[in-house]
Amino acid sequence: MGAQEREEGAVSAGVRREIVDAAARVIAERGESASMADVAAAAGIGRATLYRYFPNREALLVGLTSAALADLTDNIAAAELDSVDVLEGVARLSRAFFRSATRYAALAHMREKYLDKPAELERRVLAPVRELLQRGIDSGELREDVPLELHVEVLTGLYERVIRLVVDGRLGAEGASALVTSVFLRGVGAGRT
Amino acid sequence: MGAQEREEGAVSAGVRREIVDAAARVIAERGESASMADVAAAAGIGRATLYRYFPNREALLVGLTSAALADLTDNIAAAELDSVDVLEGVARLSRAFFRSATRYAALAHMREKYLDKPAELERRVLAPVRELLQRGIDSGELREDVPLELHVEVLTGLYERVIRLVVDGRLGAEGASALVTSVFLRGVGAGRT
Amino acid sequence: MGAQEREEGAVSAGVRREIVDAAARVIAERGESASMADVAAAAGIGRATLYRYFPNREALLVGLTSAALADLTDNIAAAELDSVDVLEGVARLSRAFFRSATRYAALAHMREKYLDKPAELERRVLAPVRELLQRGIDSGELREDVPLELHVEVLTGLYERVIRLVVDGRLGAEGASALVTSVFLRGVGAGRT
Amino acid sequence: MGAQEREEGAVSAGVRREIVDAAARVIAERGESASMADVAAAAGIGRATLYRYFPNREALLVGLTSAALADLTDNIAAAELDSVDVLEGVARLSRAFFRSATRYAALAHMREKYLDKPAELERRVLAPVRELLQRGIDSGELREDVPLELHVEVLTGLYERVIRLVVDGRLGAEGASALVTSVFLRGVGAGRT
DNA sequence: CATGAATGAGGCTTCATTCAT
DNA sequence: AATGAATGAAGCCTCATTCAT
Repeated sequence: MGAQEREEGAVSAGVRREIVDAAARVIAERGESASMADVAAAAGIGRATLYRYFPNREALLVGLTSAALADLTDNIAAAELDSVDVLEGVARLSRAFFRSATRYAALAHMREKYLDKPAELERRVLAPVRELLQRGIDSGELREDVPLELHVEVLTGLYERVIRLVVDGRLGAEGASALVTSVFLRGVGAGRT
Repeated sequence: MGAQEREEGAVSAGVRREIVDAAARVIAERGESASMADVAAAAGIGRATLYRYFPNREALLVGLTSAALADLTDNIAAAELDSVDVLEGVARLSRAFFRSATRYAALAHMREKYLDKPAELERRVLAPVRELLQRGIDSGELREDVPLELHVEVLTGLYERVIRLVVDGRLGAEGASALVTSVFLRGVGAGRT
Repeated sequence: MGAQEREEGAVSAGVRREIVDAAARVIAERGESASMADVAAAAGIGRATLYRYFPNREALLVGLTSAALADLTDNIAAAELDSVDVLEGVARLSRAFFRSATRYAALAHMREKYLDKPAELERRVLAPVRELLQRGIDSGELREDVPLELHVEVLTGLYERVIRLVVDGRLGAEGASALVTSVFLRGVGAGRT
Repeated sequence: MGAQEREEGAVSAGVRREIVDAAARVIAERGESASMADVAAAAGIGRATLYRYFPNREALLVGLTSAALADLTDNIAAAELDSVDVLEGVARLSRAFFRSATRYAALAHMREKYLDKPAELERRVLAPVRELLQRGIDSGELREDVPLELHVEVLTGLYERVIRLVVDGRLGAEGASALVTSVFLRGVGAGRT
């Protein structure tokens, strides 16, 4: 309201958040091919209004990706993975992922595309995860016959699928988190193999 | 259809198969939004020719889905799951899935859409899988604290993710199959929990 | 409209003038396709405010056209073309046109569209110009082998192009005016032909 | 028709030419803001078909610019300006411009934008023109009190305006060409000044 | 049968315009 | 009176699909 700040920028941060949430929902459900119209409708605004907040489709997806990543980053940081033992660490990590279920589901649909700063994902998400799992391998708590990289794939693969169940409402976030943690660590086998 | 197979959609079955393969490859890599042009190019034919084999996009995807399902169905039938114990059964099942990695990857990208006869999936794929896993639960070889439905989700979730590694050439089908089997049954935990 | 000028479109006449000037500048430079946002920005006001002064784009362009025409009309009237000989008359006419260079440039970009009252242009601009030139033809000071209408086209055509140089700052209004006058009357040829 | 030349390119050169002609007509009349739909309609084809020949609007305008430039270039080259005296040279130059009236009119509407290779315009059009006019100045056939650059502006300014008359059908190309040549060289003044 | 060419429908984006503060 | 926010219409472009050779 000073003297001159005409046009551009500002616009309510609340609406922006609503749009990102709507986009997350829509993309989580219908996949990356969801249209701008779908998102606008889900956010309860007109298509043209959507463009006031995000100048184009890519900007929206970048924004969504970035918000999802921020969530994940925050949750993981708050989990203080390196202050606990590996098993507890995996449990916390799972809760971190399932806490932003819808956004992560959307993120998964978009693969690596739209990453604003790919290094962020690497540094704040993958690195902590790898560190945790590597620690487990080194300590003998995790299998050493499975390469670290596959540990990561398996774990995030489980997240990806089970999060779909959460988004569909078939499972609660807590239950889902516990399930993945448990299955990841013990498998579904009951006894020897 | 003796010598003169006229009537609708006869056309060379060989080309048809090539098209389906091309579609599977393209969809497995670029997702369901791959265009008819992409598929035609991958199959080495013109767009218009593609339409001689599949009258529209949906028909192609139904055809692909159906081919993938047929593969899966055949592989699972050949695995004779009910003639072996549960642990061996899971191993065979995994091999069955990874044997048609690319097609299954495409199938996964398309979710339930395009299922010609949903009952087929239910009867020839899911039913045997459930039967196998239920048998495991009943016999105490699989965890009874995880509902059957989640067993299925976890297992196919692992297939879905790891198959991506196979399609990307980062893992061989055999190794991938063994990995999933082992992780599914034992998890990645090394000791008790 | 004494002290309390209410009724439609009163609003500050000063701002209105600024807007028209801004529009003239923008249209002279970027052509008729300049957007309302461009004009608002150039006028240093918000888009919505612009609409308080001109209810729609056409109204703005009509306003601009009309202002440009008014300028031209005034300048031409002040030139008292019929009180001087033809050669001096052409010189005065040129100065009249170049005096509102930017507005005339904008006018040229818009062609005949947006003329509020086409008769005005005809009566107060074209008529005096034709009268002047016809007088020249009749007196033998201008070529009689070129139809009057083409005299007009050639002269205004020269104005249109050379005014662009003025708007771009490559030529001063006085110099430009002298150039066109001289070229119009003598051409660029140095000797007989 | 060899073995493989699928998609892209080729497409009838005749249609391409028709499109460029249609675009020239439409742009000459309605200005650069003419829509792709306008052009398609003028060419008697569907909008989507237009995109088979020109992948986007810019490509079309570049193509048109390039065609106009080619015309001009050819005509100027064929005029062999440097083999004749300056006065004849100007006459030939004018004919060269008016020979592709519509295309040049369109070119003028688009200003410098869309020039594929700006050097081409410089080297094959402006350079010969400047050379001719400079020769005239040096020989005393053209006025030396007007800078070369203004000679060029005046001449092309006359072309631009008078070509409009040709496009509108108010003047034939030959007459227009003679008019501009004559006015450029002698002005419209009949006697001394 | 195969294919180059043509097209309608639908998604993205901009812009003139309106609304509510 | 001024402005930030919201929107419908219209233009660009892609893609599934059809047609004619």
